[in-house]
Amino acid sequence: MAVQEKIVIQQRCGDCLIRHRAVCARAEEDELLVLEQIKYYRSFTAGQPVIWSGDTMDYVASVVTGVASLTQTMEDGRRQMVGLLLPSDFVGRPGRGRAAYDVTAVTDLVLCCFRKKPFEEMMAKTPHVADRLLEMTLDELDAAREWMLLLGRKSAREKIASFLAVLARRDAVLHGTKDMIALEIPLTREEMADYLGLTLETVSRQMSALRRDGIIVTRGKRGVTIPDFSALQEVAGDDSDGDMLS
Amino acid sequence: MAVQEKIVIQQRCGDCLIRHRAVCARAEEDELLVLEQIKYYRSFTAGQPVIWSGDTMDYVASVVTGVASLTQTMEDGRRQMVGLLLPSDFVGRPGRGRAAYDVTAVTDLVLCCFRKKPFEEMMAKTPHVADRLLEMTLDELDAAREWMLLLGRKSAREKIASFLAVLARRDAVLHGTKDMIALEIPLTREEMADYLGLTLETVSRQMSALRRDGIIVTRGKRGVTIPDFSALQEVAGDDSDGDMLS
DNA sequence: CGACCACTTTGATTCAGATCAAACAAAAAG
DNA sequence: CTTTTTGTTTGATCTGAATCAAAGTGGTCG
Repeated sequence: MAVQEKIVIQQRCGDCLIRHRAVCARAEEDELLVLEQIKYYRSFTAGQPVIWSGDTMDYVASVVTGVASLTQTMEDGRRQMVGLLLPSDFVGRPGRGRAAYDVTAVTDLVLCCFRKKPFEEMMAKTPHVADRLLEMTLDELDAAREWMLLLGRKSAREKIASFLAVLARRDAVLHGTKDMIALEIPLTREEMADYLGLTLETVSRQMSALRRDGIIVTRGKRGVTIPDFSALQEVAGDDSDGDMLS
Repeated sequence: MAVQEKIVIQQRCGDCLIRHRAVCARAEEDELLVLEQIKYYRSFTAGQPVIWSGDTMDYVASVVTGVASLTQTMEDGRRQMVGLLLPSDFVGRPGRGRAAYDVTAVTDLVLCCFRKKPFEEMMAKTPHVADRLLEMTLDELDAAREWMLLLGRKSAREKIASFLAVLARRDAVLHGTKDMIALEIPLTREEMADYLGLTLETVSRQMSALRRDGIIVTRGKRGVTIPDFSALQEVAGDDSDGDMLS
């Protein structure tokens, strides 16, 4: 199957779905005009590589739709996913010419790419983009550290429950209600294993165990319903009160 | 033994040891004058807590001398260190009122603290501090992701070797030479275990095994000499060529 | 100097998750 | 409609690190 990458043109940043969450969230009208000049869309089909670690990268980007993964690979093939990129998340690092990780389209994916040079010039001239990027990077750092606790100290069962809780929390923001959350896992069992520091067999077994215990209900391979979110949190070993740090 | 915290006064940022690496690295003379107005030093003795997760924090800080740890703790007591803070590293998050992690003085420690409110005002007014903070945060994020690979996929032996290689690389920068690196581990076996996602017994066993295999030579509990750095890297499972990403 | 305390090492055993292996399910290809 | 292919589940066994337990080391303080 020939995997075809498409270049899509879109002009109006003002109507963009991720306008208020992405790196451009705080850009003024005149800054948006500059961004519109230097941006272009790229689409990828599920499974397609976006870039390999070490490749030169002459753009940075925002995820518009779909999910991408950041993965590190050791010489002998062991893999660890170090980030899941969702709509509005940022790809690449200003001031660096090469990719530090493998980036892969996990689902069909659309990126809003900015040519690196002019993007960096804009960052130097006005603070709004750099400010937002700092905020997003600090959030990513917190997420990475939460994941370090998961990888270093949680059991397989807790890891799976934590992962599902993260997905559920995100979907709850989108759908409002807190009970009877239904979601679609965007990853295969193998990708979940790479994210959670497990093998795919262990992931499968623990999913089955959570189903047996009534913590989750499954529909097909990817559909999951959570009848009681607090029960899931309990299994995840999370600090019960998921209070916001302001 | 009464643990005494001292407040030390120092005025001249220009002479500061970490002047060129810390968050103030790119501050202009006039910005330094502002920082001098809002800063104060605090000293901690080894083992003393700096702040607990959830506590209100009305300052941010740079590590001047010594080593501090960032640690996450689960209700049942499982602990994961999520960062080691060395001189010039930054503590706290602008725009957030509460600490997200336990911060502890691992060795005797001196912090250069900035009152949060005026620090944030300075960040809003001039770009140099915010720019440097973004750069440092991106570096921290890369380090966190390297650690995710270690925690998720490396064996106990590889974890220990990787940890020693990180320490050695840092000391090599300070001491120049690349062979016959001698270093002092700033952590106890238990703290190493918390950092590496292991138990203290496993840390001890693997240290003994590396000594038996001639990869390291130990002096007392904390002294380590590395006769052949590339052999250590081999054991660490690191990508052989530790090339810099520019 | 000797007792105590904090930390480290080593040994014996257990167990959670990895590995090896085989079916099973559903979608895509022929 | 059958055959592949790709992903998933389940079973049997193995193993690396955790756990439980006991000495060993060295520094500090009375």
